[in-house]
Amino acid sequence: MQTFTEENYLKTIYKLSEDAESVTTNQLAAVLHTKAASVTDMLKKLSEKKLIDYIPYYGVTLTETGKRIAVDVVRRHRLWEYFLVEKLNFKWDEVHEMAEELEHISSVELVDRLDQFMGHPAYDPHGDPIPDKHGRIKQHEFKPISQLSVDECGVISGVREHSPAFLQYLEKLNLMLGNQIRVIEVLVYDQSVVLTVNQSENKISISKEAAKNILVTS
Amino acid sequence: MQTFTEENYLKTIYKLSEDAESVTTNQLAAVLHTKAASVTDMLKKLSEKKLIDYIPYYGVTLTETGKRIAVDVVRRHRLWEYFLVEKLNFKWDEVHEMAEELEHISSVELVDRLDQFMGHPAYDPHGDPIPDKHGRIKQHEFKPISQLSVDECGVISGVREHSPAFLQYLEKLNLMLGNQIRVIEVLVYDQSVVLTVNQSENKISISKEAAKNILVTS
DNA sequence: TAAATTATTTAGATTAGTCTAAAACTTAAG
DNA sequence: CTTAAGTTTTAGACTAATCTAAATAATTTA
Ligand SMILES: [Mn+2]
Ligand SMILES: [Mn+2]
Ligand SMILES: [Mn+2]
Ligand SMILES: [Mn+2]
Repeated sequence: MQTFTEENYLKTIYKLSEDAESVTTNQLAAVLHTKAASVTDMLKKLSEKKLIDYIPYYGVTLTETGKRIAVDVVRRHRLWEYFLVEKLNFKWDEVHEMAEELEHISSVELVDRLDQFMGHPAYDPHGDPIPDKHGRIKQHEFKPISQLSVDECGVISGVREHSPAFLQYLEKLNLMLGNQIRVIEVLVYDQSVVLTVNQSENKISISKEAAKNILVTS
Repeated sequence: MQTFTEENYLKTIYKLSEDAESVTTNQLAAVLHTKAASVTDMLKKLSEKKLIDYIPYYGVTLTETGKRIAVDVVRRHRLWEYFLVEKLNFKWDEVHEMAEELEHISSVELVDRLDQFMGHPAYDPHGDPIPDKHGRIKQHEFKPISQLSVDECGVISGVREHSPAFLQYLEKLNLMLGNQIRVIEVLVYDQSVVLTVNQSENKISISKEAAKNILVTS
């Protein structure tokens, strides 16, 4: 059994591991809004419990056990987000903080029933895959809009940035999950992208940064 | 903002206050599965925060602020229990422990939406009233079966004991909420009660203790 | 009403998680 | 290869919640 805090560390190590081989103390301190010294203490503890492999000064990776726990936390987080949006009608920019609390509710049976109640959803409101009860994850082949060429189309299927501000911005531009976009032009000087949504004539322009953070499938 | 632990103390003081004017240190220690010394420490802290009126050696009562917080915790507990039974199809003896965790999820908006999603239920799966968002509580005029005379009828509307064992026992005898019972006989030597359920010819017998813990309305 | 019993509080420790400041280590530059 | 800069760990302290044992207050009993 893990504490609330241990689960948050494991989840964060898991997410940071997607970008890099191993995760550093400072990275964790930044994401978890804590100090490097506190992180070191926790890493020792998680290492004692065999949930991570920790080499002082060199970083940390999850053990199989640690990874399984992390994936379960992610599963709960995403299932609750789906619930909040689909059943309680919250908007996609409103659910993250609530899910940060709900993900630590421990009952396995509760999560399974919730999953069943909602018909075993495969993706959360931000397009992130929901691991199944065995920890298996279905991986999309996502591509950021920034990698599309002119005239290429794609269906918006995920986001790389989850801040309410960014999500609200997307909503305002009608860049919501499931909508089809077509790249009209990529400006040379700043790589901003001009595109249309759902065959509309209305052209919208988004920055290179935004284009990197919107994921499409073809 | 209160911690998980503070909320549990306030809720317990609130519940124990229904039976007695003021609540003692040992009562709290027993219900919260902790030691009297720990209770004293927490009472000092809650008193500092003006959530309780605490007279050392003489006991404790809730302030208006403390009571409001306690009622909100109770509201969340009962709403989640209702959700678990009505939406996720748990049985009434399975939901208490999960609700003990869920009741501490802090979002007010979440609870209000949940309430709305379920159509503002008035009673939880055990017949206990669910306070509304303003802290108002609709009070039944309940009566234990032990107070009925021979031939009197009543509709089962609540229970005074919430242990899974007791709830499962009631289920086995078909003594569920909403069912009508009629008292056939009260045995003189041990005050056990013989009764019928929903006009059935089948007579069942329950102990005096059980009869005290089943509440009916007429 | 004095003694015995019971209830409650105080004293002093412990554990989880956190912090600041200082020391130790790694890496990058010159 | 040595120094400077940046990163990480260690040392020591703090808070919240808990505990055991001892002291004290309240209540019951004789
Ligand atoms: Mn989220
Ligand atoms: Mn999400
Ligand atoms: Mn309950
Ligand atoms: Mn209940």
